[in-house]
Formats: sequence, structure tokens, C-alpha cells
Amino acid sequence: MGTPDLAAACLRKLVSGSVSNGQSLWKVTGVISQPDKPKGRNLHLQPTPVKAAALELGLECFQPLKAKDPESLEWIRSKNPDLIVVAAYGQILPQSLLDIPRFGCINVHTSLLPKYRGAAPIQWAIWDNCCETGVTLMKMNAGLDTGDILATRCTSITCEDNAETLHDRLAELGGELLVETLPDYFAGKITPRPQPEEGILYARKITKEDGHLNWNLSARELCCRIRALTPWPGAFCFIPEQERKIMLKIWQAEFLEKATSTRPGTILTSETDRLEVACGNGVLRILCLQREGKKRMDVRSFLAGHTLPAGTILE
RNA sequence: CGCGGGGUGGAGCAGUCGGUAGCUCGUCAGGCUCAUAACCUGAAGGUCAGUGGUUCAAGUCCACUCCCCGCAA
Repeated sequence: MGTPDLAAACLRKLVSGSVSNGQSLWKVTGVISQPDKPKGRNLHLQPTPVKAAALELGLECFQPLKAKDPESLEWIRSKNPDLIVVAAYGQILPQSLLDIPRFGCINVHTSLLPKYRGAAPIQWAIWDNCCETGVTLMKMNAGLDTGDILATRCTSITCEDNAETLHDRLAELGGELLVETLPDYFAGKITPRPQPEEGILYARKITKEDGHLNWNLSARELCCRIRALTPWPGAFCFIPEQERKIMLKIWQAEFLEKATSTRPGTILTSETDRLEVACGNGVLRILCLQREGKKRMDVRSFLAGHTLPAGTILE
């Protein structure tokens, strides 16, 4: 069960890793994903990444409105699963569902639990400037990411990482960990251990408004947020122009530990390939940006055709 | 038919009321300099997204098509 790209990656790994030394270790008998949602410019219905992957792999995909509805449970029972693997499905699963498979439900979660339980663990790890995160496999219970841990795998977060690069890496790791762990789990060699009671953190959903840069913060913090919010929902601010504000997305930036007493949000430097903005503490150098209606581009290209003079105050 | 912006030399943009296409950067050649991503001189490079229409004349006006992007979801 899953919905976005992360889950699709796990599904692919699960299928490609199901055979070892000519022996079939397991078989994916069904896939469950959220219903298709209208997406894109003309609001056409788009299949979820997991559905797309399932169809590609020739697997049956079930898309109930609610996983807890009796018909959904019935469908699952009809498949008679030994195990259900859940990755970013997007709905809370009731105990009655968790109880169906003999080996329970295993969740792939992209953080080192109990840190960052919840909806947006990848983004919050970067937002908080963590230097390390990872994936956790846990045996699900009725709580929100509170199940007992089967296995974990770490990865460090570099200053080059954004939510996209980290997501892709964790998706890869998650799939691998799953394929490596399942045989031992089935063989009873793994004893799930409870999550530590210390260090519990919740990663609430990211909203659009989280992307609005507050220049009073330090350049270092803003940098983290930009990385955490790229590619979605994107970090942005506004250029004041006559009549209306123009939205400016910041895709990539770095911070300079430079003291400045200028009002936060003021553009300090704007020449050929340097665009620097005063922050509450330090200076943010923008490297890659996008004006609304335009394509994403590096500062050099941007400044070749747009005027954004020093002294302009961004909002 | 959800709302809106846009397609102009390699990149990013300007182009007014229709009248032989400009700017910044890059590229190439030459010069200056101990030296340079700096500076000076020169050059190359455009079917103005496509199709049709209006006109003496269309990047510009009209119609349709294709493509890119922001919002929304």
C-alpha cells in the first residue's frame, strides 16, 4: 500500500527483489493506492505513481476511497496476504486492517524513528539542519508511526542535499532495506524492538505558506528551509513592483557569515552572477531562482535580462 | 472549457501608434596587462514557435495550432 514516488520505488524494489538464486521469496499479489486525483494545468485526473508502477509491472491496483471501509477490508482478505508493506499511503490504517496478514504490516518510514514521526520526515530533517537521517522499517500498530522497529539504515545529509535528492536516496535505501530484511523477518530471526521513549519528534505536514521566506531569520536557517522545501512547495518571496507583487521562487542558495545592519530582505549586491540579500543574521546568496511565469534559471541568466537593483526590498 | 504569464542570434530580456530587429552576457579574433573570470577594439550568429488572414508594408493587428512556465488542485 502506498501512493507517491517513494512508495513506487519500494514497490519496484519489492518486485525485482522477490527472486534470489532462482528461488521465489515472495510474490506481490495486489497493490493499493489512493484514488487518482486531478493534477496539472487542466486538472486532468492523474494516476498516482504507485498505480502507474503497478500497471507497468502487471499488478492489480485497488484504489478505495477509504482503506477502512468494509469493502476495502474485504478486497484485502480476498487476496489472503501473508504480509502488507506500507509506504506513504496517506491514510491511517485501523487495527482491523493491520490484523489481516499473518506477519502483520510493515511500514517503510523515511526517518530514524522515533524522530520525525508523521507526514513530512524528509523535509523536517533538512529544515532542522540535521546531519543524519535514514529509513526505518517498523511493524505497524494503531498509533502514528509508533510501531516496533525491525531495521534501520542511516544516511548523512550534506549541504548539497535538498528534499528531492534526499528523497531519492532514501527511496533507494528503503527499497534495499526491505528486500534485505524481509527474508530474516519471515524466518523469525528478527525481534521487533520498541521505539525509544526519548527523542520523539513529530513532522507535521508542510504547507504552501511554510515556503514564504521570512528575512528576519538567519541566512543559515533560510538556507535549510530552501533546501527542505525544494522542490515542493518551493521557497519563495515577492518582488514589489508597480501594481502587483511578483513571486520569486528560490531554488538554491548559500549563506555567508557576514554581519550586516541593513534591513532584512534588502538586496545588497546585484551584479552579473552575484545576488545577495540581507537577512536577520548573515547574508543569503541566491544561486538559482525562478520568476513567476518564467523558467527556473541560474542567477547569471536571471540578471542578464531582469533588473533587480541593489536596494530593492524583498517581501 | 479552472485563473494567469510567456515563445525574438548560444543564455536571459527589450522592441512604443505596423515602416529593413536592439540590450546584457556568452562565443570567436585582435589588443592592453606581470596577470585575470578585469578592461579596450572588431566579428560571427535571427525563417521573431507554426499555419492562415488583414495591409503597399506584420516581431507588432486578427484567427487557429503546437510548446514552456506560475497559481490553483
